[in-house]
Amino acid sequence: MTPNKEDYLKEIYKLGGVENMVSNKQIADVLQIAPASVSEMLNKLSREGLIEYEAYKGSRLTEEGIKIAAQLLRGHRLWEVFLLRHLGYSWSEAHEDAELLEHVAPPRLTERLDKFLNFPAYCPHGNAIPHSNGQITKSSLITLNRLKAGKHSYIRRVIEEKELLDYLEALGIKIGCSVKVISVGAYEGPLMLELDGKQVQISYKAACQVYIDDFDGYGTD
Amino acid sequence: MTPNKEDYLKEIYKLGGVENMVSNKQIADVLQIAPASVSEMLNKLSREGLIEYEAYKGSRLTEEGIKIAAQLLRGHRLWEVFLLRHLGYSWSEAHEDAELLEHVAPPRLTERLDKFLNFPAYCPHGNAIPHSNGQITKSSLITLNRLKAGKHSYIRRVIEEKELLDYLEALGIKIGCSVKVISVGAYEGPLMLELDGKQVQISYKAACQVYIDDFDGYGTD
DNA sequence: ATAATAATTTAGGCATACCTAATATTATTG
DNA sequence: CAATAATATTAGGTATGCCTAAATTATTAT
Repeated sequence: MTPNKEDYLKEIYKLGGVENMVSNKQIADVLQIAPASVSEMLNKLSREGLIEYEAYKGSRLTEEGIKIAAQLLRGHRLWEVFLLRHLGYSWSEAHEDAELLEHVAPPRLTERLDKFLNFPAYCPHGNAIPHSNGQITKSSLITLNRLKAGKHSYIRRVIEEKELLDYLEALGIKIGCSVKVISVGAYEGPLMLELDGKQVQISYKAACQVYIDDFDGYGTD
Repeated sequence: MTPNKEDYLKEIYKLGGVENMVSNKQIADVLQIAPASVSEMLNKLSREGLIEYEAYKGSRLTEEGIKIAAQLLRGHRLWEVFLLRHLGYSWSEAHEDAELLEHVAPPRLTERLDKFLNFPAYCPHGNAIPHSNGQITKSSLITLNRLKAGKHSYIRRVIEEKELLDYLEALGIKIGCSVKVISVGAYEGPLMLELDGKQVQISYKAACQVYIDDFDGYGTD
């Protein structure tokens, strides 16, 4: 294993490669690597038994690949908890530095960190932390942009992307916050929210990357 | 910078490359790398202005090289403090995992970790932790094997080497312990010590890698 | 002082993981 | 159902950092 291969497995996992086929383009985009290099690496990972890969069809993780990816995500999210809780990191900083730490922390370190943190269930951005056996809690959330005006819910998860995190943190959005939609701008205009009592405006694009409880059963869509 | 180059700089530093010329063989031995590869890498580091290197003569760190090496040592030792103090690591485990963490922790992480740990002056093995400006506290200690029978001192530092650390920890040797030499075996035989009251036998080889206060002014030798 | 030994360098190779350019396959759409 | 666009692959090349074997330089000992 190398940090590079680990990144491939982790991204395939995040792109849904546990159940579905993931296209090379998706991987190339998210890892910022030339498509040709992706093909090459996928062949290696396939030979190592970490993914099922069929040329031109895409790839999906094997059991072994899932295990490794889940361990990485576990380390990443535990480090985020540590950095935020004990070192005073911001959302985006924690994500950045956890990206580095996840690749070097051996299992014993991850396990001891987990204990030190008192076995947190979620990372600071609201993602479930996989258990050491790879199991992960699934939740059915919807994106904030789908909440109708007048409706109410709670912030549960945000996508981990530097610019978004800085934007959301500046707005005062936190995991667990109560939100009520006051108004929705037309043509993907901004949403006006009541966030823990205070009024806040959020862009439509950002609202698409913030997840909330699905009280009204909108379901996946 | 890469982890590989960092290891070269760090080891040159530890081998005295701040003041003296360090031979390629020393580096090859400690890094477990073929001498030919060492020559090659030293040329690169020299071209990058991190060491002064003259073929067949050896190498010495430049100001820039010293700065990087000190930062690495700083990170290494701070991580050791964290791993021991908060995650329940043993001496040797802490050294091993700090070896990995030091290469990925960016400056902001090191600084915040330092603060979290309340600015420790020494690592758990008794090595001074360089300050963020690269400055380091020097102390004049002597090795335990040079303490005469009947004489008394305090444990201040131990060499960071896995097998030694496990051996010393099993004996109950800790930084700050009081030691009195009861008897010294002939022909580099074991020393009998009184360690914080308890009697303990330590091999001569190990005693050479344990540093104590120099109350009787034996000086460097 | 010269022979033997030790340390170092040069030369030629290998694996990883990336790249660009050219080619091939699959999907879309008029 | 072609033609075009999008996606993926192959071929050939680069840089890093390691290796072994052979040649060179330095040190030590007779």
